[in-house]
Amino acid sequence: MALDNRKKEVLQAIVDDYVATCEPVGSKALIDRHDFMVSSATLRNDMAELEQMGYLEKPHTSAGRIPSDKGYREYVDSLMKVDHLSDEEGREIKEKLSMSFDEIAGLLKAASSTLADKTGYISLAMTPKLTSSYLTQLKMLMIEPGKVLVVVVLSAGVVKNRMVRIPDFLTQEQIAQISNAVEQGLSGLPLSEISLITVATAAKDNQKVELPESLLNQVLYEAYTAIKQADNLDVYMQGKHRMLSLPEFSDTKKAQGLFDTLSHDGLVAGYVDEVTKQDEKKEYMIRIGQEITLEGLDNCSFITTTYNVGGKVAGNIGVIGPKRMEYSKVISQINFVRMMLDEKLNQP
Amino acid sequence: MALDNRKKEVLQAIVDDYVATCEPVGSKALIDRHDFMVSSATLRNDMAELEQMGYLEKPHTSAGRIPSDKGYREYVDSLMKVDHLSDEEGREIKEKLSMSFDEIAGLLKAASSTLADKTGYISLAMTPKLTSSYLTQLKMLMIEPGKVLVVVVLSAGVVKNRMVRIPDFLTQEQIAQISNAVEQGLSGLPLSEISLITVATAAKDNQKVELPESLLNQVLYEAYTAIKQADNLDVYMQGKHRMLSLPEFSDTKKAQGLFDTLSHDGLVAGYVDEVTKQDEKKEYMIRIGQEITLEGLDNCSFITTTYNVGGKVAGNIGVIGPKRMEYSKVISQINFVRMMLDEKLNQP
DNA sequence: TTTAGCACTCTATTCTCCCGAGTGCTAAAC
DNA sequence: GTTTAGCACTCGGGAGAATAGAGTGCTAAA
Repeated sequence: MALDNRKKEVLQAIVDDYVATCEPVGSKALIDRHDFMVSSATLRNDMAELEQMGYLEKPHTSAGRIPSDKGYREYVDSLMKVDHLSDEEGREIKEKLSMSFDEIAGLLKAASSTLADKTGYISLAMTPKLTSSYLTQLKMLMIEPGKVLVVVVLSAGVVKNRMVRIPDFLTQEQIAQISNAVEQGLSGLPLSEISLITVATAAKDNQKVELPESLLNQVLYEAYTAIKQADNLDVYMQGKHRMLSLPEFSDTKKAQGLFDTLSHDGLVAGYVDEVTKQDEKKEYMIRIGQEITLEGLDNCSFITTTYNVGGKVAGNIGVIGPKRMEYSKVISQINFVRMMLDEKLNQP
Repeated sequence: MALDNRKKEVLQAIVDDYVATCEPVGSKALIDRHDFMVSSATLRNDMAELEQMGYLEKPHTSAGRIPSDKGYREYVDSLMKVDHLSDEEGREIKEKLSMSFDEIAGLLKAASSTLADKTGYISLAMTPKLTSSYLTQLKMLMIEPGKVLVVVVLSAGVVKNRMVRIPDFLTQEQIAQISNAVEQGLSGLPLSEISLITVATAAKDNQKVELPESLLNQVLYEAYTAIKQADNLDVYMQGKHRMLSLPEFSDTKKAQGLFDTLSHDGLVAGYVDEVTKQDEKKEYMIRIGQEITLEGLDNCSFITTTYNVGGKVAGNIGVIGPKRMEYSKVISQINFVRMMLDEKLNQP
């Protein structure tokens, strides 16, 4: 049984109203706020049918209706009109992002804070998935005798440093030679193919200075762990505190469940990854309420999208808010931020 | 009127009980849980006096007493015994910190997460105050034509990178020469004395390649902003979500006020700075309830301490918890973490 | 100075009652 | 067949009222 036109309008109106007020919507209120050319009784019949079909639910007998997960799903899939961002808002976002520098971490931080501010919900930004990226540079800078800073630059534009200790009689020149050798041998190689052995081979093939084997190995080991560590995903999340002012989280237990889960970056990152795989090729991914397999997020909706670096490697940005979210607004915002990121990260 | 011995014991017992239960403590309960050799009526008299002196307060007439800010203050200043960390716990903390590398950002992140885990409250770790630190290294690495990574290393061990754009016909060699020139000219100079002018002079004095003035200036400007940006304070804060499970924050409004303030890193950092100045030379600083001038923290206590880098530059770590905090435990934990940081940051 | 005894106070809980918004159903109207 | 008016019914939530119980402060005696 398909939805006829009026039922669609009714569902849409109920979602809109509920999003605005967070109160169950009754047939009377619906008539008052919208220009349906029928009576409340007719709407009641429609609402009863919508409920039977699973699009609406009742908190209790004598309350109005609220959208079910399925109702929201129908809404985002075919009812809502994604509006364009106002020029004003676009300009503001642009401005906030352009203040940030081009290093990817800084950009993501800025993107996350912009999204949190603009949507009023929780924002998320993750560094690109690095499995398919490769090493472009490896530098070792002697900070003081015995202390070396390893700077790893990956093709995705990710930069990581790690301070390591080495025997303190090694000179800057020796260190530089080793790192140059490793860089030459490894640059262009996918991270997944870099192992302690490839590092060692690279060094020994390209190296000119003579160093005792064990000493060399020690330095190489540090270089290797630095490279491996650059593989870690960074997750930027902001705006959590704003959820507390929403009525759906006025019960501390609910907020606690949400925050507990969100405090585990890895869980969230993993979930985003999963969703991205499922909805490959979509412009944006939406998960609503129970569809989200993370604990404590069953009152939330999760919108994510993918940005690209160099046309290949991709990371995600997203927004977590209440199910009762201003979907079309958030979608247009998140899309705009993604466009800006793509632009900045793929500048010639 | 000074506190006689029994009154001290009573106050101490009340703080202990209240910390444990978060329920107002009555004379009967006090007798039950502690070995006072007097009757409840006697304690009632003592409690009435303690209240008059401002150490205790009553939520309402027929409830027990809870410690006032002044009561907690007396408790931490002279009543509580700071217990030593168990070997077990010390070992655990050591282990968590030793897994982290030696770069200061990583260490602080680890310190903050350790403190949050161990105390169960909110932890805080801030990078060293950099005004008195100086530049030790400046490297510019060409990532691709037109894109250069500027790595700034400061004496406090702080490392920052910034990606900048330059005209894309400049070569790695030219860039390296410029950055070497700047580094030579500026290393050892306090950050506060570095300006666009000193950068330019340094470059021109030490530089060997010839470059058109305007081109050179463009590169120098980027180097300068990268150096200046390294000056930013980083704040690591963890464990906020745990506060929601405490009865004092079961009211969402309270939690909201707290989180709103904590979401402004700068505010918190500024306050820590202020407290540190006030209590200079103390091993740790405590601020209780209304003593804290940050909005929304009037139900909290704030314990901070100072770690050192190179005997001079100092940063802070701290814990924010409910007034009803296990002071002695937290103090011993925070002190231990500080010791570990000092040790790691000042290793020869 | 301490203690026992007791009247008093105040909160938190529970129960009941009642209002009103909203529903579903029926029967009539279109 | 669809829409509408009318009406009885349901249920949550708020307002009192009653009650229990923990704790106090005071008085008078030890």
